[in-house]
Amino acid sequence: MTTAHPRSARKTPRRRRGATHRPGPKPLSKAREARSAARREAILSAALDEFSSRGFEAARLDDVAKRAGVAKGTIYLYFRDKESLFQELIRAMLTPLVGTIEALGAADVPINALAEQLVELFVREVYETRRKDVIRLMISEGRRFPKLAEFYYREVLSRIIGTMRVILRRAAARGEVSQGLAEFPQIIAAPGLVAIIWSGLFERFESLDVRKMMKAHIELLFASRRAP
Amino acid sequence: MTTAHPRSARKTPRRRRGATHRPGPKPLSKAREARSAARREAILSAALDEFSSRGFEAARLDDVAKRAGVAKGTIYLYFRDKESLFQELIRAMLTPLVGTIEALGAADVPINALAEQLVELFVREVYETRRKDVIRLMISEGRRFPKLAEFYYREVLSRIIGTMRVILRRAAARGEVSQGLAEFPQIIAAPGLVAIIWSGLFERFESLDVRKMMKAHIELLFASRRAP
DNA sequence: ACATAATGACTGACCAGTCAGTCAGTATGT
DNA sequence: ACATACTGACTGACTGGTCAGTCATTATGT
Repeated sequence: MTTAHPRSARKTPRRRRGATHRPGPKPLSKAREARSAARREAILSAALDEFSSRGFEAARLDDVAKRAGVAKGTIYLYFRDKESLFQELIRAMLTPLVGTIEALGAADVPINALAEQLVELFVREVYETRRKDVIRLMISEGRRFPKLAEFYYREVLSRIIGTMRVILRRAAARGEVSQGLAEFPQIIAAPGLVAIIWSGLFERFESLDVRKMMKAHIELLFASRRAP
Repeated sequence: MTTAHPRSARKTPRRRRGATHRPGPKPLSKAREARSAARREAILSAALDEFSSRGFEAARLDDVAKRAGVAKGTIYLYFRDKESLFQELIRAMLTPLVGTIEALGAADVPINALAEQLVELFVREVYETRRKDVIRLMISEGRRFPKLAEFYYREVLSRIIGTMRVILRRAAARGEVSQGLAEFPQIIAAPGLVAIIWSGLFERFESLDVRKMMKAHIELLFASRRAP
């Protein structure tokens, strides 16, 4: 019989500190906690670099440790195992996006201005940051982490899509966009995703101006309602 | 443990392949060649399954062999190594697409009919076949195989994009679509790609009707020129 | 002094790739 | 027709290197 996971002889679940509650009468010193948080960050950052360039399976925890300026064992003080490190990484980077997007939907501005903001937000907060790599990782490896895919769908995607639907329906009611769009909000995001994939695979052969492409796309989509 | 001599202990009598009766009076080398080709196919097919479900690194050649009904050593008679197997797989599956797409560009039909054909082609020849998995693999793993990415760009993508540009410019000259589209043919394909990614990650939470989405998208794009 | 954090050498699973051995099918000799 | 030798496609046990995860030991902070 084969083992469930290759290369993992995990038996004893390890208790982590950090995220778990700290109710006791033992207040850790501020400096200590700050240092601890900094280490955690360093490990996550190093992990992102390694996972991004080699992929989840091929990335070596030894390298993550070296890059983070930490011994390998230290990683296990902060994360249960390799998989857990990977999942935490993606969670930590993508969770903040939701609030930002939802905030956009709250304001009731004309669709043109909103679209402009959306493109800016994507380029500035995703495409030009390491979040681009996180999304690439999600795309590449997500399939092998069903729990992560579920988290991402539930906590991030479905909420963004929901927000988009609200926005698009409102705009459709005003005649600013066609009804069809509200049914497939994915269409709005599609060029952004394509740009992320393109940049990873083909940038060196032919570069792609994301901002320009997204603007062109949105203009095409909205043009359908400009001549009532 | 029966290890009398190193590398010798043969125990199980070999069972030859099942249905290999030579019915005809022609035991020509034709049969051999056909058998050889069939084996190659079996290995490629098994490899696609394994690579698709576990990813390149995690896929075991032992499993590929088992699935193909072949011993591991046999794989090495047909392919140099694991990486080579992977690359051949992608090449073999995607190369035929180019001709089909280029043929579409040759005929000078109205853009509406052409768009319809394009969607049908994508759904029938990619989305509903194993080519979908191959493209998913290309997206997921391509970054770690620069040679493969280059091949794909040079032999597949750039030609498809070139064809699309010709088509779109022609349509733009007739006023059927806006100029902007010809600059970013990627936009046309974007929903298709998104659908492939979506199906792998989130299908189980929310299904997505590719055909409908692509048609909606194209309709939105073309609508911009319907009211001058 | 004590608790907690950090270290890194070590272990055992794991797997790509190898190669000595096997045998169905073919060719040659009588 | 029959026997004997030859061929090479195929096999799978084995090796060597890799790496996730462990834990006895050492360092650091209060």
